[in-house]
Amino acid sequence: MNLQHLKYFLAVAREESFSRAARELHVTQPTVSSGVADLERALGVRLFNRGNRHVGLTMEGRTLANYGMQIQDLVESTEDRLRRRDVLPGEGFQFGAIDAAVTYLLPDILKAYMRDFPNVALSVQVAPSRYLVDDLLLNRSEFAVISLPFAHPKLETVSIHRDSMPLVAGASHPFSRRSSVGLEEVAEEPLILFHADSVSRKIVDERFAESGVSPGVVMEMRSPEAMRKLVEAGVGISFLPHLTVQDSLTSGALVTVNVQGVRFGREIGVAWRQGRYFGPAIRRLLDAVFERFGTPADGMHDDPHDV
Amino acid sequence: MNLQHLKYFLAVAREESFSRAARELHVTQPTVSSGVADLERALGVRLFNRGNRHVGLTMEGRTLANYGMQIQDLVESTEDRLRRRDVLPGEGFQFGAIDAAVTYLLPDILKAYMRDFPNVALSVQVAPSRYLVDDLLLNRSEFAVISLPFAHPKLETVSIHRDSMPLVAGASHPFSRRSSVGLEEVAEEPLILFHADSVSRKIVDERFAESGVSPGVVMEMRSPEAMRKLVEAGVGISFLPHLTVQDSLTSGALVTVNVQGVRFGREIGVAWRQGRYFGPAIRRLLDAVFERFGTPADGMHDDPHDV
DNA sequence: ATTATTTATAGGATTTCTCTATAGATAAAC
DNA sequence: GTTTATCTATAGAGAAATCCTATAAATAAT
Repeated sequence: MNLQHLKYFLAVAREESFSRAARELHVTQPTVSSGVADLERALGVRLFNRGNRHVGLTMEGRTLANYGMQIQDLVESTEDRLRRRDVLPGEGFQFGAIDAAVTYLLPDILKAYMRDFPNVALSVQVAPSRYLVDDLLLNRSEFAVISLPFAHPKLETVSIHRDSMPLVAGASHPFSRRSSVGLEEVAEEPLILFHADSVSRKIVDERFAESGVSPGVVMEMRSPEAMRKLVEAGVGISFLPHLTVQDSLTSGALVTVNVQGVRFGREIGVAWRQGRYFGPAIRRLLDAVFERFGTPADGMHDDPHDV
Repeated sequence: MNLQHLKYFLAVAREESFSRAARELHVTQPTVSSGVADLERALGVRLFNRGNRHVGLTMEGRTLANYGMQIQDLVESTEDRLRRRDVLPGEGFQFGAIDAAVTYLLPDILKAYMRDFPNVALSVQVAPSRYLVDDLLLNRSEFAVISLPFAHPKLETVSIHRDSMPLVAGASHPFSRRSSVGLEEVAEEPLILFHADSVSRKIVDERFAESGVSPGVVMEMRSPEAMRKLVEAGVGISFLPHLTVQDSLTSGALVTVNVQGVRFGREIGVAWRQGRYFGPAIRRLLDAVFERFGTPADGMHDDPHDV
C-alpha cells in the first residue's frame, strides 16, 4: 500500500466515479484508474464493482475505505502536529491508572515526583483497564497502570505488584466463623462481582469455570469501593483485591475466607504501547515506579518476572 | 509523508544508527540517509540529533516515532485483514449504545430487526458515550447511540430523541410541594450528579455556570439507575434524564420540580465515524432507527446500487 | 444510428528512488 | 600523534515509478 494510492481510492469511493475523483484531485482519469488498479493488484482483492455508468464498493472495498480513512486522518494529524511543533511531551504528560493504583500504589511516588520536578504537569486518567488501553493505543496516554494479564499484541506490560483477591465477607456473615469453605458453597451465596468486562472479573470467572461451578451472581459493579461497602453491610460476599480491603480487614469490618483448593489473584502492572519512545520526564517517573516496586533492572524491554 | 520514508525513519529510531537500519532493511546507507533527509525537509523539522557515533531522536522525532508506529501498525493490520479476506461485516456487526438507549429506545427496533434478519449476529456494547466514541474511532463499532452534543471533528451525529432532564426529588422532599424553585436554592441541596466526564454532567455544569451559581455537589455517579434509587430514598435531588425516571414519576415515587428560568435537556443521537461506509445489514438497522424516530429523510449519502 | 460519457490501455516524458563511489569527520587503537 | 575503523553526507548514474496524452471499448442517452 501507498498513501498516494489510498488517496485515489478514497476519492473514487467518495465520488463513486473515477473521472469525478480525478477532477477533484486535479489529475487525469487514467492516473486514478491505474493507481486503483495497482492497489487492487497489491492487495489481491477487487475494490470496486465496475458497473457501467456506476462504480460501487465491494465488501473488501468498504473495509479498506473505513480503515483507510483512519490511516489518512492519522497521517494528517501527525503531520499537523509536527509542523505546528505541537509536540507530545511539552512540559507535562498524561498517563492512566486504575483506581486501586492511584489510591494505594502511586501516592508516595507521585508526591516525590511532583516535589522533585515541580514544573512537569502530570495528568492522571482514572478508569477501568480496558479504557486506559484505548488511550494507550490512541497515543493519548504515555503509559498506564492496569490490571494484568491484559493480552494485546501492541502492548508491552511489566507486573509491579501481585495482589491476592480473597473471598471477603462482612463480620457478621456465617462464613466469618468458618476456617475455609468450598467453591460450591460460595456459588450459593449472594455474590457481588466486578462488571463482566473487567480483568478482575475475568479471573474470577476462569477459576469458577475450571472448577466446573457456576456462581449465582447477584450484583455486578465497577467500583471496588462500592463493593466493599456493600459487603461490609452484609448485602453479599465478594472477591476483592487485597489492596482495596486491607483497611477494612484491620478494622475488623471485613474478614477473609479461605476457599478450598482455589487461589484468586490478579497482578497490577505498567503497560505501554509496544516500542514507545519516552522523553526524559516520563522515563524518570517510570524509573521511580520500577525502583519502588523493584522490577526490571534496565528500565524496560525486559521480561516480567516479579515479586 | 510517505510510508517508505516512515519505514526508514522508524528503523533508524529503533537502531539508533543509519547504517544498522540500512542493513536491517536490506538497502544501502545513503538510501536511508536521503530518505530521512527528505522526510525532515517535507515536515520541516529535525528528527535526529546527529552526534558522531550516535544518533538520538529529537523531541519532534519522538513524537513522529510514536505516531508513526501507530500508522504503520494500522496499515499493516488493514492489509492483513484484506489479504486474509477477514472483512468487517461478515455476517454480523457491533455497535454501541448508552444505557438509556438500550433500555428505553432500542428494544422494539432490535426485536423487529432480529426477527426480520435472524442470520445477522448483533453485538451491542453498552458504556458511557466517551468510551463508545473510542470504539468508533478505532473501527470497532459501526455506529453508536450516544448522548449529544458530542463535538468531535471526525464524528457525524444525528439527533433522534430530545430528552428533558428535569430536576427530580423524592416524594417526601420539601421541593415536591413547591410549584417552582430557584437555581440558588437547588445549589444548596445535596445534589447527586453524573460523573464529571459525562455528557449529561457537562450540560448541567454549563447551566449552572451560565447562571453564575455553583452547586454544592455531594455525590458523583455513573449509573442513572443508581442515582434514581438514591433520589427515591431521599438521599438527595438530581437532574435525571426523563427516560430514566418516567416509571418512577407515574408511580409517584419521584416528582419533577420546575426550575425558574432554566431548562435542562440532552439529546440522544446516532454517531458514526465521518464518511463511514455501511454494508446493507447495517444500513437496514440504521434506516429502521431513523424511520422510528423520524429523522433524516435521506438516511445518509445512500447508494441504491449495492451488491 | 449518433452522441456523450465512462473506464481501460499503450507509450512516452518526467520525476523519484536507489545504487556505487567517495568525501569528511570522529572515536578507538596503536 | 598517527593510523585505522566506523559513521553520515553528497554526487552522479541507472532503474523504477508516476503521470501525462492519445485512444480504444463499452454503454446510456439522444
